[in-house]
Amino acid sequence: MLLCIDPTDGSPLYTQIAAAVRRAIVEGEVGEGDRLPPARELALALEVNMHTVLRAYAELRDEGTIEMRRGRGSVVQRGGASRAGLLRLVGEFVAEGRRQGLDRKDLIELMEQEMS
Amino acid sequence: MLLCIDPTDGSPLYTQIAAAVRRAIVEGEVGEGDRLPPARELALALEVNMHTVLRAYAELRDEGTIEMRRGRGSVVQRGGASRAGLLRLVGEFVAEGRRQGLDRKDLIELMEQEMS
DNA sequence: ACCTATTTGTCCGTATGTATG
DNA sequence: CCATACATACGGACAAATAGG
Repeated sequence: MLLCIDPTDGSPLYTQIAAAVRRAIVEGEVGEGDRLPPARELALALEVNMHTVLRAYAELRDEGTIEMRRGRGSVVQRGGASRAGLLRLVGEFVAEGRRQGLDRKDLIELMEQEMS
Repeated sequence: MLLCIDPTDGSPLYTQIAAAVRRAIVEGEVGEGDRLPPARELALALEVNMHTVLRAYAELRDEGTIEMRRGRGSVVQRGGASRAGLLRLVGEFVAEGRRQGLDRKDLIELMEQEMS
């Protein structure tokens, strides 16, 4: 699993890490049931603190993409790839909308229109 | 401008054409202010009916991406690239959500959560 | 079945920058 | 301008799960 993050990017490190892991899951670099690298190990490779990686993992756990158990590691949930894919898309959409100065109401309206 | 459509794809041809044009605008193959190919010409190249192309163009006009004027052709609006980019993202998000069996409420909730 | 060492996430706090009043 | 609050990132100690002897 090859992850790229950019410390000068503006967005928080843990957000970038979560997004990078989502991408890796979507692309199939790690399959459902597979273990993610331990937080300490990934932190070492990315040159960030373990807790920063852990926070990214926690985000993925809260959204249902992975499961975390101490001593056992973090594994991709069943259906995690689909979930990660969807989360990635909504993230890109909202980010681009924000960049263009649209607010919540505008984005919801766009979506409603797209669904009709 | 190079467009690819697939008659066996399931989604309507005019939707595919609109998406392909959006992509071309986003990638910069046609810039803001540039003219799109006349509907007749594009229809010939894609081997579809002229009205199918026109329906795609109308969709782009309704969403504010292009402007259509009789006799003058269809030109990409100022800000059309941004708009097309956003529309493409929301389209992908909604399509993937649908594919996973989520309904309107689920998608809005996902979006709200992403924005908080 | 027992003990121990290792692995790995969890919980405590701290520092720093950034927005808010 | 100052104080306060909040978010981000870091550090150390802790506890559950696992593996080996």
